[in-house]
Amino acid sequence: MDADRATGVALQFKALGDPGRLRLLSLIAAHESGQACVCDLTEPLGLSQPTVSHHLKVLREAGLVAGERRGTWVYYRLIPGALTALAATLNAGLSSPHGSTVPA
Amino acid sequence: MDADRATGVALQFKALGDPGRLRLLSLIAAHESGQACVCDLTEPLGLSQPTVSHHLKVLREAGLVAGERRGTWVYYRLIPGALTALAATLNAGLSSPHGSTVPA
DNA sequence: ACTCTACATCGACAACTGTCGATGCAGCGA
DNA sequence: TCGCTGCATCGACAGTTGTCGATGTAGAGT
Repeated sequence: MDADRATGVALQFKALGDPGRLRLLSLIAAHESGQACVCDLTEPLGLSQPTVSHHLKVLREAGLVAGERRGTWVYYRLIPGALTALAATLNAGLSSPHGSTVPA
Repeated sequence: MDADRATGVALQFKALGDPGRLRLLSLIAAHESGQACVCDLTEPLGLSQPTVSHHLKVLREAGLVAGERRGTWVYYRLIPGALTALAATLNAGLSSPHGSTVPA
């Protein structure tokens, strides 16, 4: 794995390297229809709303989630291939890329 | 995913969240017989020896690599199921564990 | 015993990160 | 227009992280 690709992939793993963000992803994935607004996520995490918003920004910039405004609420959902692409990288022994890794 | 498990998994992902450590794992995996001593890793990474040693320690404490002293050298190798276990967690949508995640 | 090499640890430092309260902004309803 | 709610951003702060040079430690060879 070359340095450039390592930097991009590391950015995504770093986004996964926080318990709050992992639970955030887990909560979104477990939600019905695969999306959740921020107000659904703040309480079960036990973190303040600004902190949750910050974590969601990190996940967004890593290309792991996407948010869509619908009225007053912003609904977040997982980006389909992102997690499985990372999983494929792990299973490949961190060698070479197969396709795009949806960096950001 | 509960908070305890999130903390453990996050620790492993955090270990993967650095370009140097990713390249380190990649270099070890690519080495013949799957092991490499530190002196083989320092130069291709472009980092100082203490820094490489520090990164290896992080990877060790995350349960991703193991080092074995053989004479003057210390040979590092990937821990067999560690990366694939993480990959399985990603593919499961970060929901529930299947087996042990080999935390540390 | 001495020295050399390979690796780990220490001490220090700048940079980054997670967290929160306060504030700003956008959309909705009265 | 006014106020309310949901979310993002700001400013600040403590804690963590990546990095290096200097130093310590362990094994091998002379």
